[in-house]
Amino acid sequence: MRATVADDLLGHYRTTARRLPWRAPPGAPRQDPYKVWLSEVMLQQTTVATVTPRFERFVERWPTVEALAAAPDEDILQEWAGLGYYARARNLIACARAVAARGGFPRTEAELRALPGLGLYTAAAIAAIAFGERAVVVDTNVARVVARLFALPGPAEGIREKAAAITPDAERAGDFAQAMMDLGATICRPRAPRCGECPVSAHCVAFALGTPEEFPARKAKAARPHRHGIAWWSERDGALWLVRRPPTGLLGGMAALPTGEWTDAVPDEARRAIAVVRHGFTHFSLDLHLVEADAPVGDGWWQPLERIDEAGLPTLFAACVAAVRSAGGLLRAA
DNA sequence: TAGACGTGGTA
DNA sequence: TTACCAAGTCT
Repeated sequence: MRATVADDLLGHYRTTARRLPWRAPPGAPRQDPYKVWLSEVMLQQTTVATVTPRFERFVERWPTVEALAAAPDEDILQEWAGLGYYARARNLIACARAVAARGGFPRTEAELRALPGLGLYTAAAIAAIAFGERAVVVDTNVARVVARLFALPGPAEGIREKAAAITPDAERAGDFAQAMMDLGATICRPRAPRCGECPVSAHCVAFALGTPEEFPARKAKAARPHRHGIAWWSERDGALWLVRRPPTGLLGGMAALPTGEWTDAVPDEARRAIAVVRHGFTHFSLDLHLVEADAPVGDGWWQPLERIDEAGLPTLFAACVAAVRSAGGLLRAA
């Protein structure tokens, strides 16, 4: 009988290095659902290199979901600062408390899917990897591998159905998911795939066609506008005035400098800027003009500048502090 | 359903 | 420097 995609892929996977160092080896007993959940949420749209040290710090500080659920919001948001997509951190808090309240993680994909921050991908990944369910795990890696294996024009048509068709039994579903993602990240890459090293090239229609890179079709990206904004710099006795941003929206719930609206035109106050920070978001780029304020703006607190790293500033505002520092401005007591 | 939602690394 | 991309989710 002809070997399946899963047979060939898992045969290869047992002999190669895994990308997630904290995961148990193939065929190992079930993994800690807390660690699978935490790392999968962190890995949403975020690279393994970025996540690895952050994941280790989180687990060290909060070894169980009960410990995380008991932590103050601000501590968790501070630990998340710099990781981006802060709705994940807000959902992480809500999810941890829901799980602790019900006495542990649910064990099925359907129940996991109902928890905050767990979408189609993450619920399936936890069900397969932590609980040995035959869940169909489709992330961007798997979608690309499947699109090439079956030469699907994509980006979406038929991917899930084909992924379901090649997903093996429950016993191997978790290893298969991780092997597919590792394959997509290291061999079946978006550009310049290494088909010569691919354990499933014999199954691959796109490889047979000689045009693997054509699959899946890319979709056009919307243009990214450029905006301007003011951030207020207020300093007193070696402390900087910070506020907490509204709970939803951009950088929601995070510590920040007080800001105004983002606008297309350069605001008048920008003429008094002591520094300008240029920052790129997913859907727009921003010039943030730092202006000294005579009095504190909004409800907030004085954060001692020697402990500014404890505030948990997102990268945008950490860059503001660095910009003023390098401009030799203010920061008299730092 | 398409846009909102961060950040850092690579080519 | 710009463009693309990363173990997606929510509305």
